[in-house]
Amino acid sequence: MKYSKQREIVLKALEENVIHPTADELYKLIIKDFPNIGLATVYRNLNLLAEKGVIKKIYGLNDAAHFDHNTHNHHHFICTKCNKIYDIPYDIASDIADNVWKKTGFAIERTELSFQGTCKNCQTKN
Amino acid sequence: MKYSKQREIVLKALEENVIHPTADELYKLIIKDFPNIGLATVYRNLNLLAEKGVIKKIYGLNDAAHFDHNTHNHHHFICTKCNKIYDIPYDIASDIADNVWKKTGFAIERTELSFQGTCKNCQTKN
DNA sequence: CCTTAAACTGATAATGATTATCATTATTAG
DNA sequence: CTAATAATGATAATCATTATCAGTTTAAGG
Repeated sequence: MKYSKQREIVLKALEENVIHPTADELYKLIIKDFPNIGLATVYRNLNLLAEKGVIKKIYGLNDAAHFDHNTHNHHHFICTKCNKIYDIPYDIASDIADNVWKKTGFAIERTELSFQGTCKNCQTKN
Repeated sequence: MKYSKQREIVLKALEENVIHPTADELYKLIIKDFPNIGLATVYRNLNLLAEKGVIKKIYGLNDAAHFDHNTHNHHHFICTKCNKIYDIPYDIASDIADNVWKKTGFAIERTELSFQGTCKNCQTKN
């Protein structure tokens, strides 16, 4: 991975953001200061940085992927109306829905807990 | 919601499937027996049935949405290589990653726990 | 058993997010 | 300074999904 000015810009823009922007949202913010950056570059660098573990890609609803500069263990609450993503502290995960309601006031309509990795089939195949 | 032959076909096809098919995968299975069904009809009915709680829509990776006829509380393991979705029993959720590894042999690379619903902003706006 | 409104269908166009392509430019090790 | 490699910006291509719309099916009331 070689240094690039654009990657630095993308990372900094994400770090300055409290919300969890999509690639396109971040692009629209960045072009205000750097009108020459390309949309594909923003996508490329966000995915690259997520691959390297510098940032985190959030797979929420199936519309657009969101990105998070906070790589520490924590959960997310996704509003099904406005699509905003809120942070949920990690230690809340024990009595899931009830606890979230009591501690945050978020009315949970759906809880998605999914694990991703390499299954046994694919582990042996490689 | 009115009865429709096509919806019955879609539901039955999903119920007969152990895998967690995408709309397109299910469509390709169904047209073998019912060549006249439309792709949009499969999408429509899967989303409608998921809305009504008859089946469950799985938001995993950000490619295509998967569907599950099992609406009981359980989790999923998504293989990042073959994209297959496996069931994980519900009572496993306490000591998340470690327990899954010990009980199933799945090597977890990413755990996604996300809650969806209506946030406070949107609750008051409506 | 009719009639009619509402729901549903299949075909296809449109949309929206993301990736692929490719000629050009920037970075970096020696 | 130079060559090899990675990165860029513009844009075309892809892929999943939704919107549209004219025609068909369903169901409830007379």
